[in-house]
Amino acid sequence: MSLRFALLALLTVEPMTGYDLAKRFESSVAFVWHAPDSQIYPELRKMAKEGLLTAEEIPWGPNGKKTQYRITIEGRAAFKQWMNTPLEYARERDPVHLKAAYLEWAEPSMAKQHMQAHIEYHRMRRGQWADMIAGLRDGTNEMLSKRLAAAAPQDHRRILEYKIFTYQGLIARAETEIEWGLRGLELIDSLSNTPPDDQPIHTPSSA
Amino acid sequence: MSLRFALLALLTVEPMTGYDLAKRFESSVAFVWHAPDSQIYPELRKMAKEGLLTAEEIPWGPNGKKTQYRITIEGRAAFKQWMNTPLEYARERDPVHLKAAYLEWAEPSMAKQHMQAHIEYHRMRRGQWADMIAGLRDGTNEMLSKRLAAAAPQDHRRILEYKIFTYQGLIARAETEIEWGLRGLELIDSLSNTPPDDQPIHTPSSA
DNA sequence: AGCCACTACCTATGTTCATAGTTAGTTGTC
DNA sequence: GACAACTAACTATGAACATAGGTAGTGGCT
Repeated sequence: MSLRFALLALLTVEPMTGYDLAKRFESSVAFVWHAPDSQIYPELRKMAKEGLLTAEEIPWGPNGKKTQYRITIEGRAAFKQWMNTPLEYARERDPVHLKAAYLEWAEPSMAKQHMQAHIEYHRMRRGQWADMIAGLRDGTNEMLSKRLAAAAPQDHRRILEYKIFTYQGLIARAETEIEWGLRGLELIDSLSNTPPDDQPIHTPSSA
Repeated sequence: MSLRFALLALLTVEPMTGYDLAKRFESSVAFVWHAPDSQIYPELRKMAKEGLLTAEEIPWGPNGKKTQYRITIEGRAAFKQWMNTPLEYARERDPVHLKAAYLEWAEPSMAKQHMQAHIEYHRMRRGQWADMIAGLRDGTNEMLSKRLAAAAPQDHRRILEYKIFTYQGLIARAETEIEWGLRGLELIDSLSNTPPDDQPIHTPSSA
């Protein structure tokens, strides 16, 4: 249900083709939202039929053409309305923590590998998001520049700050995951290094 | 794909009916994994056909009967194998941060409501998970007691510690979200209280 | 005896999403 | 002019999941 609003969000900047949008969902916006083109094209047609977008065939080279989608006033209204609607939180479904809960079933070396992969994954994301913030701050981010150019000056600060705030939240989340992963590595070591015999249960007095 | 392993994880404790499993996915385990019964029953039949489980019809009252599923050796092997396989991380799809990035489109009062809801949601979860840890620690948790009773004594510590570790990670995550939400509230206030006129863009020197 | 909450199980429908293709035109280059 | 890389768009299939129903038996209470 959120895909269409992610599309609307991008189309508030400028009209785009399905291909343009798909590319953004693969690269720049990919670390916040992802969607394959096979989902995007049908959704755009549906949204055009509902009046949220207008589709315009524009020429492309001598024989080709492409469809550019432009957000309508109704589209903007729908986006605004979604922005003013509280979202219901999806039920939990978390493979990482499901696995972590039963780590006693994995080989200690494999358990450590899980944690290592978790740490690396979130370090990578933290880096990506830090780059995003840098791009927002130094004016390198194209989408932001275009968005600001089309917005009233008194809104510029809001627009920038909320985007930075979003990525800061994602960085904070990644850092929590990294710390948890590091604690996991220590735990696995402490549980496999010590001989199991003299490990009393539920008695924190020894150690 | 993970549903069957969540089911196997629960069935390593004791044989259960589909109804039992569905109940657990609605209550005790619900804050880590959720699945509706309409998904569970077909999956159990599929798993039985694949040899991961055996289905046993047991009487229930004078005329009734119920199907109890028991994990097989192959089922245990499959679970162990999954536990020793690195999991691939799903592509990002995060409605909360999608919304946060475009908060300039929402009324300030609504933006604050979003953040408030986020904070409350994660406070609730933090509480639930803290209760889970308490239950694990004081022996109140039935599933854990049964699991320990069926396990070798030298494994008891691992089994307990990994479960606590998992919930600690979820608590840490919730706390990060709460902090982010609180910072969001402050940000919204600071952006709507100050007059927009004397708010220069990209010049951190004034302030 | 009637009623209700619960246990147990099943089915149908629609959406979202991943995966993996296909077709066709464009642009640049060797 | 052959080729590759890219742009543009579409289709098919199946898994996962949400939602919303239905049927039937049980146990307990009044």
